Amino acid sequence: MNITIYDVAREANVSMATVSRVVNGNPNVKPTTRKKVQATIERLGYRPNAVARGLASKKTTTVGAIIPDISSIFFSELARGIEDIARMYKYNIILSNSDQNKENELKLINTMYEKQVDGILFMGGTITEDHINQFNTANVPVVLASTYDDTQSIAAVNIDYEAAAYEATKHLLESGDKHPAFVSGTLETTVDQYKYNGYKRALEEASITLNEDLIVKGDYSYESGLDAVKQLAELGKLPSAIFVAADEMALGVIHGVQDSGLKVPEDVQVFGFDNTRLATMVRPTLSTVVQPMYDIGAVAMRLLTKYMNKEEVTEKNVTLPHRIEVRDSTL
Amino acid sequence: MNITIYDVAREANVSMATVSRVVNGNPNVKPTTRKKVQATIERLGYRPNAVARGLASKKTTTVGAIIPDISSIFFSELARGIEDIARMYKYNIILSNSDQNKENELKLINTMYEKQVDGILFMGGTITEDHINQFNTANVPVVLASTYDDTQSIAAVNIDYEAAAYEATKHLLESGDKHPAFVSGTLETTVDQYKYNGYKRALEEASITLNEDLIVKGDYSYESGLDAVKQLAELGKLPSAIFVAADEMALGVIHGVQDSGLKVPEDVQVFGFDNTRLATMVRPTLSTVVQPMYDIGAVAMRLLTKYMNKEEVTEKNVTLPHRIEVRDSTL
DNA sequence: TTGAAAGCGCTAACAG
DNA sequence: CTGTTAGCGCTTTCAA
Repeated sequence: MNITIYDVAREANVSMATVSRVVNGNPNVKPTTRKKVQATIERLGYRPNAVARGLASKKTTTVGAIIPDISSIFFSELARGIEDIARMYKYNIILSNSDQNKENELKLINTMYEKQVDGILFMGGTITEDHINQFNTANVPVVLASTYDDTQSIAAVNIDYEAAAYEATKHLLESGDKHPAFVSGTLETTVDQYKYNGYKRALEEASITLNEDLIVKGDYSYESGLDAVKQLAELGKLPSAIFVAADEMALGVIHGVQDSGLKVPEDVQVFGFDNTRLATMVRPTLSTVVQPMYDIGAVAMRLLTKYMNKEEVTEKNVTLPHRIEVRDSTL
Repeated sequence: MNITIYDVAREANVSMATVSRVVNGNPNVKPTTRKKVQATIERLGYRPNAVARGLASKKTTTVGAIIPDISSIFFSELARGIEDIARMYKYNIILSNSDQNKENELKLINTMYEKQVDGILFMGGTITEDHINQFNTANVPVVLASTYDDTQSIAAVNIDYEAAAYEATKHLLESGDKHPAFVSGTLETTVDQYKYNGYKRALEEASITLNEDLIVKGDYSYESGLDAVKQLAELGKLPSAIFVAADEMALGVIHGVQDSGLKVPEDVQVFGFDNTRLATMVRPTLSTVVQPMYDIGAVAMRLLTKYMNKEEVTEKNVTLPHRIEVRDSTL
């Protein structure tokens, strides 16, 4: 049997209410009694039961984090930002992988609600009406991280993916390239679409007619970067510049190019996206879009705490700054 | 106000107990009543409150995972294994980063216990007596993953790090190398010590006198791999083979060697450890020790479920198989 | 500054 | 097969 608040109360000759007060730092306790209670808490090794507390107070100090894949170098960095800030505000994280599968996502949201989380941090591909409906089945704040809700009804923290992709493409264009290729993600997510739009805008602005052959779909993996190069090679000759929607995939592209006997950046320039740690773990080092993953997680969590505390939120949609980092994979 | 089991009972003209039974799949319910109850659950959108359930049943179906750093490519893979199996057994994971800081670890164990987790999955550097004492403040099963407890009192899932390091070193020796260097971790953790011991044993067995200058401490980061090469270069000439205690650090070593104008493996062979995805994301691809991170997490979680269900456990200390994967960074 | 008492929503005997 | 009834350990009025 565990020590309960009742045991402490009895041993300290006070009421449960008083023990509760000292445990929760309520100032309305005479210093003497506080001392006395603290001493017997210490002596008995009393540890408050958070579940009981949660039931009584309707607050669990736990937030749910739904993430596509924690083993991804991108999302694990985001998760770290989330957890650090959560800790700072005394929240714990229930972490679940969704694999960006809608059914999983919906189920996970439900599970989180059953567990009575005080808030949800959601990362995913696409926010559908079903998602929104599911979110609305409970009165719990939700913040999206690196994820868009087209209806703008849910708070979110992102960078401007369209602008970032535009700038990356433009950088390639300014180096004199005629028509950079684009290795995209699956294009099924909103973020993918934005990146694609940015790429297109840069080409349009330079009066370049889009060549669909130069757009290859990948799945963000290293392998798919390798594959993308093969696919582009089938056009007869590799394009002299390739913009890749994620760093890991970009490493695949770099190695694919090198494996085919060509040089980066002399023969083929490669531009990445995210600035994960991988970007400096390759030769030549990868020019890329700097996306502050950790900060996105941290800011999203901070925003969520504001909602959970019912603080006033001035900015529901936060756009964090990004920038271009030029390294050795481009001219 | 939320729908409670009481509301469902009233609307369905049954008792709370019956509703509880159908929610929990208890077979002692007449099919007709079950249907009726299920219908009104559906109609009212009733969602069981896991916190109340946890208080009443003393089971939360939640396990705590204490991990050094979720943003590490190694641990995030482990975490994925943990979560997948947890999901399979209907458990949720509370995930916290410890940064391998003892004080954090002890505090986190306490927090997990406050939250009434049904079990703990612990990953860390060193298990001290304080850890064991802390674990013993609650009657909750604990399993270590990729972490050793020298007293063998806690269940654990590992590979044989000593043997793995021995084999890796031996492989280098058999390629004709006189005295491979060793880039270790901080040597403060038990796993580090085992790797070191394996390295030493291979040298001893080959009657090679250990040269302390050829042992460089790193911190498992890419940067520290780069640094290690610099440090070794100060000896006048780089050794012709380097065994590195982790893949990410090994990439640093490879690039350090290449940046200095030498070739891998012709001038310097490099051997890694872990077989993270990074091993194939470098040129030349990295020869390394295959450690099944995902499986370690998965098996550890599975083991924990056995303890939580009070199933009989035959093997308290699980050693998963490892192997050597020879790629292009060695001759 | 303190205590009494009523729940929070559910499970788990126990009785029928 | 179903209902009654205690709690689970804590917070939170409300009174004193």
